[in-house]
Amino acid sequence: MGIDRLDGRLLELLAEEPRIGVLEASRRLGVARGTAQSRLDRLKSGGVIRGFGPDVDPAALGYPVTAFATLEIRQGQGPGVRAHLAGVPEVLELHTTTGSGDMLCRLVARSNADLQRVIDRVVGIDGIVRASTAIVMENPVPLRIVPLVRQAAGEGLP
Amino acid sequence: MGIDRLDGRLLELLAEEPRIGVLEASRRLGVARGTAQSRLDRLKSGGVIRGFGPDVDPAALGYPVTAFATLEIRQGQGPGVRAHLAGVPEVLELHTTTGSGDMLCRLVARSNADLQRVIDRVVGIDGIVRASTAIVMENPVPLRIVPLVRQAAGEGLP
DNA sequence: GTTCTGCTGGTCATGTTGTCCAGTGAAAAC
DNA sequence: GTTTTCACTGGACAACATGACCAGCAGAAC
Repeated sequence: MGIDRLDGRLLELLAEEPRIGVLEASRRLGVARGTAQSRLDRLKSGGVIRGFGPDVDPAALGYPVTAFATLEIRQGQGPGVRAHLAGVPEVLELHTTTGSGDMLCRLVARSNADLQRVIDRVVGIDGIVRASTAIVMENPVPLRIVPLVRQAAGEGLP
Repeated sequence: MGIDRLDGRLLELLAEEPRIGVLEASRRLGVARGTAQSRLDRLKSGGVIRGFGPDVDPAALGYPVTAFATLEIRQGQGPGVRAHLAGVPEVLELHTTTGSGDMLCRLVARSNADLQRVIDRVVGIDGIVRASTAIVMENPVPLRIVPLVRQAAGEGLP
């Protein structure tokens, strides 16, 4: 579904100050509350907004180390590996990607030493042929959506 | 900061049904509202909960293609490249990683064809020596936090 | 010209929030 | 062993936000 400038501004507002709620958002956007309400409903039912889950910081939970692991999978072992990785709490995210049947996963750990334990657990299944890990040092651009929303909303400008 | 089982269950509840609010959460947890309130305040001020931003689906915005690009950076060009990538809306996330001064970024695009445009824009700066891209096909484990929360909360069990 | 569609500005009952408070129990400090 | 400290309970309160309405109005589409 496409979004217009009003949707875009609403999303920006909610992204920057999630606490404000529909009423305050409508005030800031200069529209009636019903309008903001129906726009928000449309964004939710249209799947643009999946939800308002809490944004949890793994570092504050005691897992300050993040890493990305690229996994090479043996032919046909994909499903087993997926299930295995889904069972590891430190695997925050898993993608299958183009290339030689590869997967990319995001890991966290309590320390660099602990990362070894996590990796051992990750690769502790037969289907994985090879794993290469890159430890994250800095995160100059944390996961963000506003610039994309702005671009999506501003296409078809006058 | 550490979290105990009550914090953990509170986080789980909020992660699974963000709409419920403090009052309903306290009811389900079987504790007084004040308790849930103060736990939530502590989690927020302790940085465990960064916020409650809307979870926006890039696909629903018209960007169904996700890719990860590994970038090799020329010595000393890091800051310039960071700034360049921060200016590209389709770059949702950027990490600097161990390895030969590399970076890893998450990209989205309108189509596989459009991805070419995005990549051209990403690598359209001098500091990048080489880029290799992996297109995401499936996402068996979407970004998740509950299993980790459960583990963090359950350490020191009786 | 008529029909749609979306926005406005308004109402209403209901539920939630933030912020208090005094009382209680249990663990920690002395 | 006694005192202090702390977190939780259960209750209260005013202020506010929410979801659900509605009639009226404007511009766009037909």
